[in-house]
Amino acid sequence: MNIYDIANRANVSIATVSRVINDSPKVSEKTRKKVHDIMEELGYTPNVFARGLGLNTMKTIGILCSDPSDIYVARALSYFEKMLRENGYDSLLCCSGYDTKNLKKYLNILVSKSVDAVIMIGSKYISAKDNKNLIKNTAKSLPIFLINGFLEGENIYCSYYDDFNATKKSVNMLYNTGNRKLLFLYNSTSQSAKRKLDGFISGCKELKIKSENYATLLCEENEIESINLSLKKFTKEFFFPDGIIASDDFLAMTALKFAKQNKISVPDELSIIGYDNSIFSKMSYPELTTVDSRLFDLCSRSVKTLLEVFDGHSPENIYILEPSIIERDTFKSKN
Amino acid sequence: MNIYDIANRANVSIATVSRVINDSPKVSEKTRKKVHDIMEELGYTPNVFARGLGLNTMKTIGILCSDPSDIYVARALSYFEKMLRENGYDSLLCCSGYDTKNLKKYLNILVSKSVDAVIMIGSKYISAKDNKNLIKNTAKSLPIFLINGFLEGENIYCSYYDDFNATKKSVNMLYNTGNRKLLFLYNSTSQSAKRKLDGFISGCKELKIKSENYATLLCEENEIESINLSLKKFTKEFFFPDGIIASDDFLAMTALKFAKQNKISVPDELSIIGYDNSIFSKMSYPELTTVDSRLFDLCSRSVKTLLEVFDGHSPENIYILEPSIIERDTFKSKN
DNA sequence: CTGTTAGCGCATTCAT
DNA sequence: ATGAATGCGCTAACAG
Repeated sequence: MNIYDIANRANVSIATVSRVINDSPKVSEKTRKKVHDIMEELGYTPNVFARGLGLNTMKTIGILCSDPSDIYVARALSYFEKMLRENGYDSLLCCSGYDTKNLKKYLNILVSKSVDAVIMIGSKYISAKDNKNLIKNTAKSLPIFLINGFLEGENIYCSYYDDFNATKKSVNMLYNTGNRKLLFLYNSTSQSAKRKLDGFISGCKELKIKSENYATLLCEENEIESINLSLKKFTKEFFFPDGIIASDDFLAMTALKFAKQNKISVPDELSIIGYDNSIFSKMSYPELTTVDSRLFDLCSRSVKTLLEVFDGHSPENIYILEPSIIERDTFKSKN
Repeated sequence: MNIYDIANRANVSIATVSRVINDSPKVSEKTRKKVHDIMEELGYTPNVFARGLGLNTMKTIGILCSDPSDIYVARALSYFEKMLRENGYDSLLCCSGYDTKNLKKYLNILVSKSVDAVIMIGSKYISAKDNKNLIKNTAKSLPIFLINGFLEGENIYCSYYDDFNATKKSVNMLYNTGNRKLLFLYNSTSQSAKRKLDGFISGCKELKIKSENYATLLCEENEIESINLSLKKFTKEFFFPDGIIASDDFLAMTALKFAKQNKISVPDELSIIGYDNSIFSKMSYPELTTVDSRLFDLCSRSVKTLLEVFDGHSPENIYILEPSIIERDTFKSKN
């Protein structure tokens, strides 16, 4: 069934039917109703391909992410799909996995599908220089939205948190309440992780903490056993911290588990601060003190920007959010 | 740039270019190379809309789910996207939220986008009778794959676990090791939850457990505080269980937290068995004994079936998996 | 092996 | 306010 069938039944031309479909004002109320009724009766749906062919858009946004089973990505995905659909856009999902070398391949897939824009969740992609140029080039053909990543360029829109400052705040909070041996736990070399790392080091330096009393530990394999092993090794070779700052709640929770296994009481002997205010932070016992990364705000702001771009406006390219610390039960003053 | 431009530059007809694009064998090696080189040089990508218009397919699968921020859904989504892409299919994501009344709306969206098939993650949709007919009707225009749900019908393919049996096994395991006061904790009235519920009750009855010594508790609001409150109320009004079987790991973990808050030692005084073998089960301390619902197997089997359907074969409509219990640390014999 | 041509279903101009 | 005609870019049937 196509537009011709409807036109025949309604004794009008396909142009009129098309006008009805697209809510054109140049149709008499009477004709509009007649056509509408027949479309309803026959259960007619316009063919998206034909429409796409003419308009060269299918109102679809490509969402590029590493892996939706990561809870941070999953949450962002959930927000985006919902908000985009509310505005008439579909979401085409494209998962690259954790290897950032294939960015070109996945970006090409999305471009070749003629999506109207690409939203990239996660800052890991941007690290390599090749990828930076790749993104800039791709942005020539469609707008690109970076979630939690920074890259300057025409038609590129970024939004991210001030992770540097947030982590620095955490350091201060721990130090000012008497914690003296600090460990920063992180799991990737993404932009975001780097900002946190820098914030941690900068915070420690500003407080003039001696270098033997703070340390950073990279746990690249994001698995509980492997993280446990790293912690075991670290505490044996260096020191047992009384304050841990983690780059996400999963790490924080794993650290908490490690502490329990070693009969270290949290928060009495060890304070832990997570990051993201994810579901993990509320499931754990004791509940995690954590940085609220305001993911919803980040996503909704990005969608707003996207709609503005489509409306022909020129919104700001960069948007930075200020996170705040949520105090729960894994933090306690040692004073 | 279109197929004509390439044809001109290569001094061939558009038909030949089309053949090259589609890897037709009826092209001489020489011509193929010439055309390929020119496409490469000009960075030509075929227009998906035009192709879709002719073939009436865009090699896209619609994935319908409640909410990708649910970890079970997220994991399934991750598996599907990956396997589908490996076979040349894109994934169009469509999230309905937890209200199953809007199924029609979301199914319509997917159908109107001319997806090649719909994969429905979760059995919640199927409960209402209206929805059953809706699905059967929709299956007239494209194949539908039900993940963890059962519905008989032409062009409908289901795969799910034998939750009934798995839960029964859990009951037996608890009873046979001396646990005498059993509680089943569940959070929805989905098909899957019902199968578990039935398995629990059937297990208790077969063991001739007195009715005052087993109970079921529905926690509809899937939030920690609300579950805690339900547990508090239940234990006050009825009994404190020494064995809890939960319909998913989140509930199990919440029960564990509740026990800790009440100074009940797990597994000494209370055994807990979760469901799904999710990341939660390994994050918790002690780690959860849980039913492995073999989600990966379920998903990969479904994709296999999907590909068979597209190949014109007629695979079985129903596939049932047998789950197994993974013993970890929240279960201990009381003998 | 290669070229010609007829659709695929819709939006859109240009008439009327 | 409505209709006729054209083009969007590609695939496939047919002809050579």
